Amino acid sequence: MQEASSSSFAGLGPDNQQKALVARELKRGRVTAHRLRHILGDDQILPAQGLVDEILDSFTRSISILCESDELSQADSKKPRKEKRGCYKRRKSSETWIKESATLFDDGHAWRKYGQKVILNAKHPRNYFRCTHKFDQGCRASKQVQKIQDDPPLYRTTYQDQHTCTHINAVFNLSPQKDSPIIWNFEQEYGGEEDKRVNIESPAYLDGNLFSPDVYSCSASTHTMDMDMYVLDDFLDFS
DNA sequence: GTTATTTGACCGGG
DNA sequence: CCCGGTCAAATAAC
Repeated sequence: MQEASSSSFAGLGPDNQQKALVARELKRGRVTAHRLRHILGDDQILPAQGLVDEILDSFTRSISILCESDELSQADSKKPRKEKRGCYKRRKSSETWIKESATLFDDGHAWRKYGQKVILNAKHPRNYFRCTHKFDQGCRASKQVQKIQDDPPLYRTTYQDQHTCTHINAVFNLSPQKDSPIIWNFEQEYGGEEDKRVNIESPAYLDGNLFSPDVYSCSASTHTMDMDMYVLDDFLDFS
């Protein structure tokens, strides 16, 4: 259900191949609408922004409807839906971009941590986050955060897929209690007794332009950019 | 009570 | 079979 990529249509009959084509076109429309949305900016003033949001929502809903019907027809055919833990479709390579920064920063989106892995030959574990609105709005955005250097500290955040959710509250910090302050707890397995969690109050909340536009011009590729505008001092205390 | 995080299990690509 | 990405039960936080 989470899978909207063409991979979920692989190996299906001609009927479903047509579905795959429709899905691909819908996704293309959604990506284009998303780019337009970011050209318009985050000011919440222009009526055009509301219209683009509606178009985005329409695309997202259409895609999920298409995928749901596909799932149902698959379930009907043969395979009993696996109910085992950890059963999932691995997403194909998708739009990905990397930010590196000396401090962890708040990008204005609501994230939910869903995993942490020790990575081979890496000193620090990788942390996995998905958009809070993955299920209520079908937003496929996710990110991985990993400390890649100790002295001076350096963090690498790998983003995957654009947000298709509306996140006005996150950007303008209007949420009563849920999204702010954000608390992340990294590497607690190395920790001792003391609580290492630190609150972040993000200055980026007040900055509507959280990302430079060129970030959104990339497609199905990976590139890096510097992160020096969002500074949060003494974010974490690693020992 | 609800919602978020932790953490070992599980899956699948290489 | 190994590694890394994801799931989901248990647990913590609210």
